Amino acid sequence: MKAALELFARKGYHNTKISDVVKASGVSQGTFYWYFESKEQLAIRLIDNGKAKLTQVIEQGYRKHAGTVDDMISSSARLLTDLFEFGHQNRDLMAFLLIKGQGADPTVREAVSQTWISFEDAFKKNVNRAIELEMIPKLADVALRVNILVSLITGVLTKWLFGPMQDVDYHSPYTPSQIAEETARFEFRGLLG
Amino acid sequence: MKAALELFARKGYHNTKISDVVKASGVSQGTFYWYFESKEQLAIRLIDNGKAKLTQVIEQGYRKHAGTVDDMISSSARLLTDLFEFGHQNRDLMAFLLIKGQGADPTVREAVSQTWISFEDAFKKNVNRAIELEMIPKLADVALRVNILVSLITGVLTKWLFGPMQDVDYHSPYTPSQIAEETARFEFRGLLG
Amino acid sequence: MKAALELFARKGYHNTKISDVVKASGVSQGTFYWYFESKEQLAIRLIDNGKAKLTQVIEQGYRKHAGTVDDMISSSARLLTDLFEFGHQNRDLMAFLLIKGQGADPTVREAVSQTWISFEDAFKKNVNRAIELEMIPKLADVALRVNILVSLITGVLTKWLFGPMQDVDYHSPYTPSQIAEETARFEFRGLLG
Amino acid sequence: MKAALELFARKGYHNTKISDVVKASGVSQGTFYWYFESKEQLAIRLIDNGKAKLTQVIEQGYRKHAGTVDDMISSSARLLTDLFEFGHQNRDLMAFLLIKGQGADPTVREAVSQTWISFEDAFKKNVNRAIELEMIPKLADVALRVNILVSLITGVLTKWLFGPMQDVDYHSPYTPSQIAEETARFEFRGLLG
DNA sequence: GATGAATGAGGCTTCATTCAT
DNA sequence: TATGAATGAAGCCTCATTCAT
Repeated sequence: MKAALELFARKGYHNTKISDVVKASGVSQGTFYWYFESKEQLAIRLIDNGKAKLTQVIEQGYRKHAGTVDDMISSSARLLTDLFEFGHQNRDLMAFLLIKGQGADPTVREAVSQTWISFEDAFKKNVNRAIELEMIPKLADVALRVNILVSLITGVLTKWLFGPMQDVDYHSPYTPSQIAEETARFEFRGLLG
Repeated sequence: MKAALELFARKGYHNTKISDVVKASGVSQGTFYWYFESKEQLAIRLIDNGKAKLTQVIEQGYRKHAGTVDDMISSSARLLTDLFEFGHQNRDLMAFLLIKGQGADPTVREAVSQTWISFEDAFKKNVNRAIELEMIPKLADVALRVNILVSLITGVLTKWLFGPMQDVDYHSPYTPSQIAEETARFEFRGLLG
Repeated sequence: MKAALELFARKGYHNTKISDVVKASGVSQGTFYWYFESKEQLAIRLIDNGKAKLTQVIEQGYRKHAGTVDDMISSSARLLTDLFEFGHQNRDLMAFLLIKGQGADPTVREAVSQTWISFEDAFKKNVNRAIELEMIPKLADVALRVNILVSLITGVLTKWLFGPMQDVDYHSPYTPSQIAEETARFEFRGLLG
Repeated sequence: MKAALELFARKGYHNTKISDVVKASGVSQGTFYWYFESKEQLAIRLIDNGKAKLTQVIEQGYRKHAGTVDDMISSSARLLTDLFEFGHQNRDLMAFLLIKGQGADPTVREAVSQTWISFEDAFKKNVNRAIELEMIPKLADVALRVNILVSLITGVLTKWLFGPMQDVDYHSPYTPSQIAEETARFEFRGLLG
């Protein structure tokens, strides 16, 4: 599993052969098919697994950090720090979800897309809750703002994790909290519009 | 090879067979290999072609719209409008560059990455010029800000063009100028941050 | 192994996986190989089993029904009725022996062929006995007549049991005795020829 | 094609590998897939081809031999002679249709069954025409009689062509016309009932 | 220049059989 | 005896590329 995810992340779905996966896992080709019904299902399990963990980060982050209006920016920054740290701990997963997944077959692509839809939904909940708590003002078009917000976040996350060359081994000079703070500034001001 | 680009955009690099390409182009398999030395080279030509046009948009936009400090936001918005409109006119190109390209082989992926590096460079020039002209204040870390800015822009562009399911046929309810203005608000305040 | 025979009958030898067989039998894969040394041997045991029962029908039928010349047709019809009833009670066996068995591997095919050779021998004995008893006249070429006779019987049996589409679940509109009588008419007149 | 049919006839569908077929045909594996979309389609083309030729024999035979009542038996015998000669000239086809075809996959099996349904239909037409011409009396149950008749004919054909061991290389001691005459005797008397 | 038939390496998957427990 | 995970040989098929015409 771990090995497979790393291969997908580095070489992409189509350039990862089942023979690569089993070699990296130290089992035989036949054994692979005892645990996974197909290459496609392997990818989907990997994705669904990751989706659960990723969504959890957003939701946990939210529950932990809800507070007064004054805490807003730092609260946002903390959530983003969590997210960026999660991304850093799960580079292979993020590389597959953010970059390589869309090169796969339709079923796999759909699973990737659904992951990001869940991600956006989780964020939308956060923003709506903040509005209810009057931490940020009522917005004319929440969906659009959240849309842009999530675009900003995934965009930054991708660049921070993988750099300009989309390299899985890239290491950004910025720490998670640095990038999170900087991003939160964009976010907060942008959200307040 | 419009047809090839469309196929790459819709089905991805590996799921596009050169037999599909020649069928869509109305030539024979043999003829294809007279014009292109390989599938890989076809993709790279397509990408390099697109890179030139894309960079031109940023540079033209910049030259056209530089002006007084007051014009800053609307100037930004106009550049983004140009960019979004270009993206809309060249959906297949953008789908390949933003989404599907990273699923291809290393050489092709590198060409895609280089495109976005050029894109970011062009933006960096714009921001530096704005600083020189004192349209925006000196920034502590231009590279980081521009990085985030470009992340924001490509993120929004992708979502606006292809929606949550990364669908080439998606059509956003927002016009280019609407989304550009909204994005510019994020951008400007973030940059000034 | 009722279950195995049913699978062989329905899906054929090669389309029956031993994993199917063990699933249908409620044992584990390993257990199967404790009882049977191979898939091939399973099939052969099934066939040999069936051969014994099938031959018995012919011989019993013969012994039971030998009688005076006047009884000849009805005696034949009774034997055929027995045979058709046996076939009906053992559809899976007959499907494997008559239809699916020849799609298997050489060793299995040979076992099937031997079954029908035994079958024909048993019939030949019947006819010779009838000649000895002067129930039917001396024939110029007993072997040929019996050959045709057996062809007729297996042909009718197959069609009656499995219909035009060779469907294991086919159910003929004719009763065993109806078809037996009709066949005996062909047989008797043909034999007397 | 020829080579493939021979392999199917001798080894059966599942024991004939595409690699065997291409070896026997002197082309590469890839070339096979230029001409046939799959192994299954190859078999089906072979079968449909054979069906056309086989049906033609019955229909030609019929047209050629229709005549007065007195010619009935010899007319039947001539048709059967044609059929047996055709079978002898096309042993591989007949082996696949009569014996090995039912060991294949469902789609292929269905094609085989359809062939014999066509065959029986062609015979039914012959019998009905003979009744119209008053060459044979009106029968109580034409379908049943024809059913038995066809069972008889395919049964004899199979045995004559391939012998007791279902061996493609078997050679019967009887000539086509000998076996045809003998069978016609069964047939005619049986039909007249 | 153009065609389309031919190639062959290599991928995914199946499944009878084995083996450690 | 019984289990079920593990194996690996081998099969079908794909597809980028080449080549004779």
